[in-house]
Amino acid sequence: MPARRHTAQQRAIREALEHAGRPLSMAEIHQRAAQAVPTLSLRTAYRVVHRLLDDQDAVAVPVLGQPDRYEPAAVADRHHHHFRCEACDRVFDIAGCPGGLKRMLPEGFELAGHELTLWGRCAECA
Amino acid sequence: MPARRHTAQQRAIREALEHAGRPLSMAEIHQRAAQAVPTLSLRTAYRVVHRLLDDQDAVAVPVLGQPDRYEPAAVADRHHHHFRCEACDRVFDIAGCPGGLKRMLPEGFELAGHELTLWGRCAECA
DNA sequence: ATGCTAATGACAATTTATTGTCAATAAAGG
DNA sequence: CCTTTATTGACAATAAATTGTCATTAGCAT
Repeated sequence: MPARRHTAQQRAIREALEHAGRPLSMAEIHQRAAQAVPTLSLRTAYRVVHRLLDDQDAVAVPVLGQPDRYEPAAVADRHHHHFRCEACDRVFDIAGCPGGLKRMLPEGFELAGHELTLWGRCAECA
Repeated sequence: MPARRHTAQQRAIREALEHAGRPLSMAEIHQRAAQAVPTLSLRTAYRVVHRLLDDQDAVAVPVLGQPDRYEPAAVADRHHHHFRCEACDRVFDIAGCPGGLKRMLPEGFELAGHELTLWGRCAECA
């Protein structure tokens, strides 16, 4: 396995994710990290985020009808859900989780996970 | 507005949707309807499904990280959620709905809708 | 400082889903 | 049966996200 080298690009992307407070799209990650490293290419954003995913330092947040967003693993480890604002298209983390999901399933179905997305307007856009 | 003409293709697609009992992808719709009308093209499946959507005879069922599936409006009118089998990738309708979602939101957020997807293994694959 | 090579950036290429185009076909009214 | 034109199928074209390639840059061990 090749030796790892730390770069300004990698740090900028990790910090963009950590400071966001909400899941970011690849484009958002690129934009934000590019403020610290203006030469940062979108190609590198893809590469670094993928390495973060491989290393379990970040997780993908699927969004209905859109490409995945990403958030730090530390955030994802605290089970939560998401709210997407229809006006500004931002996705927010929402604490809490409805219970009793297993009871919704027909006989014989095995529940491995679930995803709940709420949508509407965020406080800022409402 | 141009006069409508009924065709075997249209009927095959409508019946495929109605007899499926679960949301179908565009490819699934095409495959199934093509059993009744072997010359049916995927292009026509897109056209007919879009007309069904325009006419509110069908609705799109968004799926995380995948293109929409479709189901008859009559089914969608009864509020429900979906279960995706990780083994066979089929999506099933699930009756019931967790309540109290509005209480999960921060102050000022307006809830317009929600989507809940459960996943795991269906009875057949488990 | 020097050398090795991991990491990057530019840009082409791919992938997957969907849509545009247009000649050929066929539904429905006269 | 004929005519009109909505509908279809073949195929090209697009759109958007992601990935491949490769010459250049720059970490870091020596």
